[in-house]
Amino acid sequence: MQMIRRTSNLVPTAPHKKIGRPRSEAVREAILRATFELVSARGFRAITMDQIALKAGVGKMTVYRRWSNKAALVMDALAQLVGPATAFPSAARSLERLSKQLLLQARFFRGPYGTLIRSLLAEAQFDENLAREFRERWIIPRRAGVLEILGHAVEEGDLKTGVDLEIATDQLYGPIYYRLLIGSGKIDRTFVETLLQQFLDGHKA
Amino acid sequence: MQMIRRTSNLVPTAPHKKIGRPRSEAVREAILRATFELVSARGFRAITMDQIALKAGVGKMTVYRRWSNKAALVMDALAQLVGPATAFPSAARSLERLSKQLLLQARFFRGPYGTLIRSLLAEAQFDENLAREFRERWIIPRRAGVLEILGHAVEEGDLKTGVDLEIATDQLYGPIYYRLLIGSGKIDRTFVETLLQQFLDGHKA
Amino acid sequence: MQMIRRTSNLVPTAPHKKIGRPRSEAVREAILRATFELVSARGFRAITMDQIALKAGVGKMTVYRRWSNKAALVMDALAQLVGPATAFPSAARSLERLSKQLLLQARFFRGPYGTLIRSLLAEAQFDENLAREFRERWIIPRRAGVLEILGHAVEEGDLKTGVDLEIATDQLYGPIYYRLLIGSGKIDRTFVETLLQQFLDGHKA
Amino acid sequence: MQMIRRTSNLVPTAPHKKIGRPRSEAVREAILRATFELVSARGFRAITMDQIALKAGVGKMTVYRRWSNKAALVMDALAQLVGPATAFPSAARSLERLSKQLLLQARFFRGPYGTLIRSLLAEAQFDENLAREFRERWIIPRRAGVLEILGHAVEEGDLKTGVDLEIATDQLYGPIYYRLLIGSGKIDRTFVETLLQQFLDGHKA
DNA sequence: AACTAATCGAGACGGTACGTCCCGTCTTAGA
DNA sequence: TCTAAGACGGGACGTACCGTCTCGATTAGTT
Repeated sequence: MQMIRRTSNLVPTAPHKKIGRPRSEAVREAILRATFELVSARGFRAITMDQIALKAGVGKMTVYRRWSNKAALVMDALAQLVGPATAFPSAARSLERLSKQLLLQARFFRGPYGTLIRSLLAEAQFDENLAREFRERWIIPRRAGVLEILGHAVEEGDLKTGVDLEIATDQLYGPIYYRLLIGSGKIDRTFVETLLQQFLDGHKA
Repeated sequence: MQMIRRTSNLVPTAPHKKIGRPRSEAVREAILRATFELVSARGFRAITMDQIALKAGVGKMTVYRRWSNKAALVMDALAQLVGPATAFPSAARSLERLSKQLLLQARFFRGPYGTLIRSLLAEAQFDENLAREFRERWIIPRRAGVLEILGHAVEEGDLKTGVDLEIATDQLYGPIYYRLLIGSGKIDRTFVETLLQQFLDGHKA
Repeated sequence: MQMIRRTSNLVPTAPHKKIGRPRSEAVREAILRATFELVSARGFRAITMDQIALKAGVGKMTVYRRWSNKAALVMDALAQLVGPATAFPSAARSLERLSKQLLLQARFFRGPYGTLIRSLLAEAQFDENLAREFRERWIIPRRAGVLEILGHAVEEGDLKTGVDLEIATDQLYGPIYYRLLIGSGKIDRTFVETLLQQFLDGHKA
Repeated sequence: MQMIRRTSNLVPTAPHKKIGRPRSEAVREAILRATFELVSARGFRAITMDQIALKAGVGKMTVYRRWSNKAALVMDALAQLVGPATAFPSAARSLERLSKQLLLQARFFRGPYGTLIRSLLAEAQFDENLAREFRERWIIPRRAGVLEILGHAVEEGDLKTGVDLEIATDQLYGPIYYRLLIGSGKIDRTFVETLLQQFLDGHKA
């Protein structure tokens, strides 16, 4: 299955009449926007492809020409609309960046994006292709950021050496996803700060 | 399905009382067993209620009379067949019990039970009732065990005071569930031991 | 299939305590009465065996012990409760008896009994056993009465000879059943009288 | 199912207009044909909607989109496939046409079409909508033909005046349907001819 | 009066068909 | 030539009712 078929706009040099993105790009965005709004409001299961096509003012074929199924579509909606907003913030010291980043992520999890992420992670349990996509396009980039920060923190002397940084990353992300999926507790500022504090207690240089 | 024959009650001490579970109990178990075998072997999505009913030698209505949907059924299969096997082991010191328990849990996650837990946790993202059931019947009892152990460890002087034990529990379970769902790494003995080690580094008295 | 199992009351000589019919006979009548009331009021299809058993205050097994299915039960309800009421009336001349009998039959067809007869005749199209029962216990006895009357009318000189009396009977009953089933016209006194008149026009001696 | 290919339109006179019924029409016919074959061969009750859909190579929804239940479907199969074949024949005199028509109808009743008509008339006893449909689309058109013939016969002087022609029609059709449903006798040529003869005896001018 | 055997109501059971839903593909008419 | 609209094959769903079977309680007849 070709999971995500990115539109291949082949005529960038001569946009015949309209200026700006070609129509197909506008259609793509309309679909992604409709998807995001419907899914974040009413949930992944409750939304059908027909509803998405209807809301986007598009035929179902037009949707399936671009995404092979609902999960792939929601995956793109997440990556395109939400992804950029979780870019890693900057700060003087690495640990400060880490804190900012976790708090940012937590804020997203509380909002409508949380619904998308939960849906995708859930659906991925039944769909190996989606699981791979989700890992590669969502999980790994964010883990990479944290791993890098942790590495810098070691170099900066804020974190002791000898720590397994992969597992350290699990220790930071794991509890947040756990709460997202299980709902065993809020994902608020206090939680993230305490979590980070208790994490650092054991790893500070 | 082999029914229990009540006619050959050989227990001499209570002759006037029928022994052997009533038929309805045997039916229930047959359904749970069929569910567990099918779902752990081929996955939640791939299995239909008809297949379960067929394998259990039971009409579909008999299944629906007891469970309102597939998720509720699998939830019960987990609680009934798997739950008892993850009872908390005993050991001299609390930290030793904690280690044993996490390793035991990890071993289960690697086996066929992992499939059930992933399926249920995934399905729970779309079904609020199931989510509640899963929390109350699976998550909370196990968290309670860990919380208790951590409390004892503090009393025993193996863990420093002032730690938020709820969040500490998240720090222990979170990364394991995270790997279960995301598949970002194995859930083997090394992982659990390192995880526990890095956790304790920050909390030892 | 043993279609209709008539209860075989084997102790007519010594009803030990209660006077009158034994209980099993009372149960039988309660079931027949419940059947008649429900079916004539709401129709054959709309009524389930559970409803009949409930209304009769009886377990379903008790119904099935006596009748093999709903059609057999309704057949008995017809024969037992309605049959006697359509006995052939007496009159001086045969043609007068014929007229009275047809008018009587028509009156029954208009009432709640009509629903039972329609239901049974309809169900008989799908159930060969019921079809046979219906013919033998309902149709043929009434045809026999008409045939006999027609025979007497010939002897009495009111009907000419050389008429195929079987087909003559079809000519009398056919149009009435036709209207019952098709609803193409009322089955009132005028209809029956005109029908009989136009029939006799061709057959009078 | 062999679909009609619209691409090889070879008719030169109307090149811009697509020829060949649209797919939806072909589907409709495939379903009606499958229905007719199955029901006339094995009976109304024995056939399920799944079997019809399977034989027609069609999803069940496609059947239900066009017909609300099995009875409506069989009704259409009768009207579409069988109806035209019972058109009124021509003859010099009206009474001759009447005879021919009744014999034709009788022949149909003996064949596979008889099963459909019996099934529908039976089912109509439980379904008011079907009853109306059956009357309006099957019964009334054929009655109208007979009524017209009888009227002409009166004009031609072959039938006496003063006869209630509606009831006369009942007298002709009634006995035939009666035998069809009750099976009290064959519906052969002799029966129809005798029936007609005994009918005319009373109504000839 | 106590015991046994039969019978009952209640309703669970295996099974079959129903009619609905949504997926992902295919067709059609019109722009 | 492309698209919206939506029909289509497929397959699972959850429901209804059939006719059978189980169960504990009640009754009937016997000891």
